[in-house]
Amino acid sequence: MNIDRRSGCPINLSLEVFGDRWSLIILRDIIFGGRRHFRELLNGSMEGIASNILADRLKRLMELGMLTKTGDPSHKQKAIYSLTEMAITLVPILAHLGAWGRVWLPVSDELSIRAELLEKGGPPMWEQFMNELRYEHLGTSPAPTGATVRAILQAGYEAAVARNVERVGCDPAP
Amino acid sequence: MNIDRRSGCPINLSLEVFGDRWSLIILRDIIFGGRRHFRELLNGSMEGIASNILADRLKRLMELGMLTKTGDPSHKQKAIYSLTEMAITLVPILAHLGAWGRVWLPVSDELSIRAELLEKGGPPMWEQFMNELRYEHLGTSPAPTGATVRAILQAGYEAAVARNVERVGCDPAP
DNA sequence: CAATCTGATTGCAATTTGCAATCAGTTGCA
DNA sequence: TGCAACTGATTGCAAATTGCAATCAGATTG
Repeated sequence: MNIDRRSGCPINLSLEVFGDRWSLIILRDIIFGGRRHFRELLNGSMEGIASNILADRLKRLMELGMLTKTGDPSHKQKAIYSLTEMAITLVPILAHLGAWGRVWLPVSDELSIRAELLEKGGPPMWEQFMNELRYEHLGTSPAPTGATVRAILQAGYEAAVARNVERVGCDPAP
Repeated sequence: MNIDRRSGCPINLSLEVFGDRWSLIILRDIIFGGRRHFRELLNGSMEGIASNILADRLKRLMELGMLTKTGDPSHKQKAIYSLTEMAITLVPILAHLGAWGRVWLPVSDELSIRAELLEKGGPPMWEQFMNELRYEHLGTSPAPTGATVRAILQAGYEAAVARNVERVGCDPAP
C-alpha cells in the first residue's frame, strides 16, 4: 500500500487513495456507521477486517489527509478517529456507488436499504448529511436540528431487519 | 482477484468489482480513451499495465458482466472488447471521482481537463456520453449527431497539451 | 490484584503482483 | 514465397502484499 503516483490522472490518483479492498470499507463504517474507535471498526464491520490491516489503513488514511486522530478525554488510551473535509466530500461518491451496486450486484435487502434512502433523498440529503458529519467530526457547522440523516438511515435499516425477522420467523443473531 | 462475497452491502460489492489498482483504469481507457483492442490498452494507458495483469483483468471484467469480447472481422486474430450497460452506467461515478480527485489530489493539468469538462457539463453531458457509448458498444441508441462528447473531451485535452508545450517551450514526446 | 479492555505490533504462510521472456497464429510487404 | 512485424495472450519467477493468529504494554474496572 505505498503511494505510487503512477500518473496525474484524477481517476488514477483517486484509485491510489482508495483502490484497495479495505480503505473505503473503513470510511463507510465511520461515515454511515458512526464508528470512531479502533475496536468499533474492528468488530463492527461485517466484512471482518484483521487488526493489522485496520491499523495499517488507518495510518495510511491519516497520511493521506482523510482522517485525523485525537485522544479520548474519558479514556487515556482510547483514540478517536475523525473525518476530514476531504473524506466528508466522498459522501456523493459513496451514494452513487451504493446506487450502482443496488442495480447491478446481488445486494442484500437489509444492507441496501440505506443506499436506497440515500439515493431517494438525492443531493439535498447528501448535503445535509455532510453538514451533520462536519458538526460531528470537525466541530464546524451548526448542530443539526430535527431528525438527522443518520437517524433516518438507521431507522430504515432497523425496519428492514424487523421485516426480515417477521418473514423468516426467527430472531436475529445478538 | 477472486470474488469473495464478503457481505451484501452495496458499497462492499461495488468494491469487490473494481476495488483494485487496475480494473477501473482499464474501464477508464475504454470509456474515455476509446480503446477496444488488447494492444491499445496495453500501450495506451500511461500507467503502464503489464500484459498478464491486463489479460487477467479483462477476463475478470468479462466474468463480472462488465465487458464482452467479439472477433474483429478485419483481422481474424483481433479481439474487440465492448462495454456492457453495467459498465456504461459507471460514467457518473467516474465523473464524480474525477471531480473529487481534481479538488483533493495533485492532478496534472493536461489529464484533469477532461474531468473538468465532464464536471462542468453535468448530468446532461453524462447522459449524452452514455448514449454515445451505447451506440458504439451496444449498437443500440441512435447514432450521435453533431459534436460528440468524446470529441469535446479530446479537443480539450489537446488544447491543454498545446498550452503546456507553449509554456514549457519544447515539443512533447512523440 | 486480577481480569478485561485499549490500540496496536509481530511472525509467518499464502496469495498477488508485475517484469521478462515466450508463444502460436495473422498480416503486410518485398 | 519468405520473413519481419503484429496479434492476443501465457508462463516462470522473484518481490511485494495480504491477512490470520498470537501477542504486546498500558489503562481501566471490579
